[in-house]
Amino acid sequence: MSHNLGLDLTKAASGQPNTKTAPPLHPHIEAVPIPFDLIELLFFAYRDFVSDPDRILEQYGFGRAHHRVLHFVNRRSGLTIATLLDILKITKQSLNRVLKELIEQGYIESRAGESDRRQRLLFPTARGAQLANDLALLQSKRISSALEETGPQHREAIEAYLMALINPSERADIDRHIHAASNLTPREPPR
Amino acid sequence: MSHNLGLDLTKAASGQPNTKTAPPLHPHIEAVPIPFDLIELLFFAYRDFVSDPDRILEQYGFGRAHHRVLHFVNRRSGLTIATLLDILKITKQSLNRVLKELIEQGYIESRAGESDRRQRLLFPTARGAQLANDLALLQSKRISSALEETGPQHREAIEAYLMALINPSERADIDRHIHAASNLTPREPPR
DNA sequence: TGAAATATGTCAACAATGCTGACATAAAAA
DNA sequence: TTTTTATGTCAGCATTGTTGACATATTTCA
Repeated sequence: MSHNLGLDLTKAASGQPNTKTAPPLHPHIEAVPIPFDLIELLFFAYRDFVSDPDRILEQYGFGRAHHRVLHFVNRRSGLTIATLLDILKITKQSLNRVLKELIEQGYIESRAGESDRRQRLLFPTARGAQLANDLALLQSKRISSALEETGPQHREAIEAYLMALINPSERADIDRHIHAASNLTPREPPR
Repeated sequence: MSHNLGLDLTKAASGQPNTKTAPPLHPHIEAVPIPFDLIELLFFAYRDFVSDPDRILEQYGFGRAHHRVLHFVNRRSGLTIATLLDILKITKQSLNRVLKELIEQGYIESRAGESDRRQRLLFPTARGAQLANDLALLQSKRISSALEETGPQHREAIEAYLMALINPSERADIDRHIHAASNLTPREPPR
């Protein structure tokens, strides 16, 4: 992967006045075609995607971390702490900080597991489910409208692509939960 | 949008022992079909997508913020501080913290604008372009392989979808830069 | 020309959310 | 009974975002 095209321009880090007035050099050099468009689109899309809930969350004094926790507790009602940690890929200390607030403020309820009473099973309260749904609805609007714009027939391809971006070792779990209708009713019958 | 299905279960925030042993309630209630799969896939995909560069960056003592700055300086070589702020949507103080380090350590060079000397035009150094490219190559691998897996014929739809997720007011700018071959050569001729 | 606006730099303090390390408790498993 | 497991918690620290205030150089406008 030779770069610099034969030019040795490694005069960087001069520690000197970095505000001269002269033409630049050093464009980026590609040996292999890089899909910059897809890289950047994902960045921008995600940036705007999370910006919607942010506005609502601040009215509650919550941040993105609270949102993620509440979302997955709502979606995978009854999940354990360990499972949640695995989904979020953060430490239990980080999780606990926000989870504690969500519990204290009545958005999430924690109960000892029935088979294994060491476990804590997490459930959204009515209020928690309400907020989680409001937030999801907001994101839903952006996504649904994007899907309409793109052509709903491409939904499968889009899902396949996003899934293929995920680490292979995680795909099975995620796939199972995404396509599990059981998500819709934690332990009680539908209605 | 009535929820709670007629049940009034707003007994939350009891401030009491939150670790009883009883069955849960409060599943999430949907009035409108919400594309949970697409919501969560985007979360997981982005999570793994940014995890690759992270590993390399820490060897340099850099974080994600440095990555973003370096990436866009490399891609839009010669851009101004104001433009960069607009892309990243952060404050100039936040930007300055990481930009300063990148300049001091010789990854980015700053030069006064020729027409407007108040401006600072940012350029990658050879070393900066090198690192930016290494990181992009890493992300490229994940993306290209995902695209292969999905079927490259769906690339347009995927790009359209991601673009449609972006705030309408930003799309034109982004589109212009993504499809601008000028990105490949900041001010000097190609070779 | 002199005042006002603009582009940037910088200091200080603070908030959110990651992290590591250490240690405690209750319950299950060996 | 000892050990392991699942969780909780304290303390401290790093990164990266924020606001507010103020300084400097340069351009623009009246």
